[in-house]
Amino acid sequence: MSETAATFRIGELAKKADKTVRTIHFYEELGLLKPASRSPGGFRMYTTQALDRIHWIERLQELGFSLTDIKQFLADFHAHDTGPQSMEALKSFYTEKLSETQTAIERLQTLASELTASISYLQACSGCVVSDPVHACAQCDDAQHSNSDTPRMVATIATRPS
Amino acid sequence: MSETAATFRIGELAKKADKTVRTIHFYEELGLLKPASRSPGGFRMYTTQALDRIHWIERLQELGFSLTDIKQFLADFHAHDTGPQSMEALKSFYTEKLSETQTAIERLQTLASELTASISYLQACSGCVVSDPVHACAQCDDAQHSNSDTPRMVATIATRPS
DNA sequence: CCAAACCCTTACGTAAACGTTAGAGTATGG
DNA sequence: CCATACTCTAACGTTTACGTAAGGGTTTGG
Repeated sequence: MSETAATFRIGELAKKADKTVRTIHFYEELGLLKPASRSPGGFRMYTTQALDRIHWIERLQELGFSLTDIKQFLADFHAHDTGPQSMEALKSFYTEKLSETQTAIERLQTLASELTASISYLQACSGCVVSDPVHACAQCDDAQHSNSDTPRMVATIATRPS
Repeated sequence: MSETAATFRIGELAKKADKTVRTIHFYEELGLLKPASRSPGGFRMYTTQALDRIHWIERLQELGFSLTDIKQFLADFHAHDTGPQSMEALKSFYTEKLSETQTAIERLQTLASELTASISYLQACSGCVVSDPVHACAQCDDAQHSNSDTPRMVATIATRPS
């Protein structure tokens, strides 16, 4: 039932994974990925599992893990000697990141709304034809900027010199 | 109406901004922040505007800007000679980041739901008392893992060796 | 058998955002 | 006036995630 897995060399793996050869070497240096075997001549040979592993690493990186974090986790994972224990490790690893991810999302949402507010405030500046030549828009007539007060992200930068 | 602004030295600014002195020096090297003046002896003197500036920088960093991005923006901002033009620059700067931020949020949300799925899948592993000692949980009876298929983020790692 | 095209290991280089001395001057309470 | 605490400039160190040679072997098409 199990096909003799096709193996390929690092260049092909790199292409499939859209990484450089150097990156794959580097992952191996960190202990994140090992070739399934070596060719007689010493070439690294991989199966599609390596590809999965790389995708997994990518995901974790997107979640904000450093490669060293990942290395650390793999060590922990293999330190246990029963499947359930390892799975428990994986679960708590993910659980922690999940909460971090959620607070990251909230933070970004806050920032996004600050940006939105700033942008709509600045919208009024387009029509703000001040004769005063240099950097004067921060003091546009309040009439133009009907909305109450200047968003922090605008006020700060508009503040005179650096 | 305008009080003669109180000034303070770099150590105090650092404390107020919760940054190190070195960081503030560094921002100055990059042209992101200049002291309002110097003491007779050569000490940098700041006003609260510097504090605002630092907070602004912090926000932009949280949005994923590099300090060099910020430096670049400040250059652009001051390159224009009318207020409205500068404000326009600020607006497009923010507008671009807003869309990046929104896609970042979506990406994180996707990842978060993958994590959630993985975690709930792994939940079942706790009760998965396999006698096979090492790393066996990936092959738990499907009975235990009632949900359809294994989340990618579990399947990959559970896959035999590294 | 030969030349491309790949791959190997070793090792130094890079960018970002500061950290960390080092040696010397400045500010301030007593 | 003096001891401390701060600050100055200059410059090298640090971490992360690779990039970029250098000087070789290895595979493979012809």
